[in-house]
Amino acid sequence: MDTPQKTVTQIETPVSKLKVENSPVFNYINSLSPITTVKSTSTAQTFSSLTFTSPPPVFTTPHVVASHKESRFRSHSNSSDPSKVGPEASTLEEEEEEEALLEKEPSQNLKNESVTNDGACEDVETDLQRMCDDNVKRKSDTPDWETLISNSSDMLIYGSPNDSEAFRCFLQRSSDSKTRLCSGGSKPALDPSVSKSNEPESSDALSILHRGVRRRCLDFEMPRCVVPSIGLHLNAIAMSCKDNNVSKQHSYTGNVKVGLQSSTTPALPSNDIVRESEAREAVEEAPMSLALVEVNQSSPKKKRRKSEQAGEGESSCKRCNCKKSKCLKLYCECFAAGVYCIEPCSCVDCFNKPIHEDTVLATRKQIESRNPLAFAPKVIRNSDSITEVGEDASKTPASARHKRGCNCKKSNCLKKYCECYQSGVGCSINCRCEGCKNAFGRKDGSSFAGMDTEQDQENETSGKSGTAIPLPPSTPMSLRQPLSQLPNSSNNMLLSQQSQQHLHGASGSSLYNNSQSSFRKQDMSLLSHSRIDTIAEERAEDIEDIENLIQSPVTNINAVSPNSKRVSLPHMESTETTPWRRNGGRKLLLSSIPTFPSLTPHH
DNA sequence: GAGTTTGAAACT
DNA sequence: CAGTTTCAAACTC
Repeated sequence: MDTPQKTVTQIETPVSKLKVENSPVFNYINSLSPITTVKSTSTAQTFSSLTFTSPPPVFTTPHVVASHKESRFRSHSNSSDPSKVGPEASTLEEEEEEEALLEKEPSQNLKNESVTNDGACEDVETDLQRMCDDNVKRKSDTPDWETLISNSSDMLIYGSPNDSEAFRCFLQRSSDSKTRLCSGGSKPALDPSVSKSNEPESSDALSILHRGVRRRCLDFEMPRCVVPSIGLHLNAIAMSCKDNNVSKQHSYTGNVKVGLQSSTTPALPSNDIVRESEAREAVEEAPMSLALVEVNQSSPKKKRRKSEQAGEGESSCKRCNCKKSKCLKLYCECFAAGVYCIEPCSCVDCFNKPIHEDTVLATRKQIESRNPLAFAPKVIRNSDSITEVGEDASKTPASARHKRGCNCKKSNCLKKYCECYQSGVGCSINCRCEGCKNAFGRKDGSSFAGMDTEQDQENETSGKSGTAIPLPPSTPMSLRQPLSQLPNSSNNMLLSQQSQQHLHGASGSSLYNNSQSSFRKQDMSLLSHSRIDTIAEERAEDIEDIENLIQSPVTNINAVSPNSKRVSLPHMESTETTPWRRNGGRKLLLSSIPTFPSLTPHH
């Protein structure tokens, strides 16, 4: 992974060729301002990368707004420098137009998003990534992870009820990462007066800020930094996506925090679960304090149903109802998700609480000793799915697969009993299911064949009373969204555009599932998260091992899937053959990884 | 809301 | 590794 320092080196090399820029003063300024630096870098190169990279299918989705927003930033990035040369100049006019639009659009776009209800998670990822990029490019500014975490509050903005203000706020911060005009923490957008007071007085000023953002989004040929939300914490991100369906205005705050806090930290402390819990409580409390108070007053089932009906699924509002497991086994959804049980849970004799931290951690260790990936996300999503399967991608979450596969006997993988179905992914060769009719993709791969199979599924499922089987998400966008949020029968149709990380991701994903998030580090984290509680010193070794695993030829077994359509390798001939892209396909191998000895902690 | 079904997790 | 039991979620009535 490219460290910020590395980036600095790359960037500054061409800069130093210029006379003026050799001066100490310039260098100093340069070191302070990533904007200036980037501006002077090999823009032509950057541009070529941007220009000739074919837009992913995502642009065809209804969520084009967000994508376009980003692409616009890219465009701006290139043209922000007056000294630009070549093709960049051609975009000047466009830039002017877009800039004008940009000044008006944020709220509008966000409004659209809130209406379509499908892009929120995507946006979070996109923004997250953008911030990651920013973070990388910001190099010496704040090269620590804390910055990224703090930046997460920026993302929250997009889910705030005050989107336009928030957007501006974000821009402000982007333009000046040091002064942090909107350093109001995680809820800058909630207080319009605050952001207004910091807001530039004219749209010109705002425009300048926009430029700041653009500049910092320049180097797209660089491997994008790891997008957080991995492993356990995929859940968090995925949650955020789901929560989004319900109450977008407040769900980001905590959820994103969870995802970032945990996954952006290279080495999680042993008591990470505590933080998760705190974050989670923040997630839970914020909404409740706002509006959802009634949740606490309902029965568990009601709660669950309510949340499901609201489209949350196994969201941050995940509540268990354990009676005998003490919430210390994987039966417990909370425990399995790596979070503490909280008040809304209806568990009995619950030990999955901060006061029993030791017990929880010990149990986790024990479980992990049995299965190192016990707490890893069950569904592995290939973030390359957007581009890798081309047209097929528009029909199914092709690359996402359940890690271990299901073992369904009677449900035909058509009910949420089936983990694959529940996660919104098709069954795979790993599944031992019988009579698989998974609407997201059958074990034999038949459901990916095309129309007739879809019709087939429709016929098969439509006859069943009470169980509305959703067709596989129909847009590529869904590939990027957490499919784990399974379509409830009540809102199946709405799901066609929703869902991510995904996860990818938890996500998971989540988050995680963004096509540009597949940096190897992510894979590493994905794997290593299963042992988050292991000693810190082991971590480095573990990660190394895992990295080796990932690099090992054995990992290519993911390409051996009988269903080549589903588990296709990344397009190596693609113009984007950056490492992070290649790694996208590796995620698929998780299913085989547990058998590798190197995953066991070194004792 | 109670009862049943289901399949993952845990156990032997 | 296979078979069985336990468990809690999903589902049905």
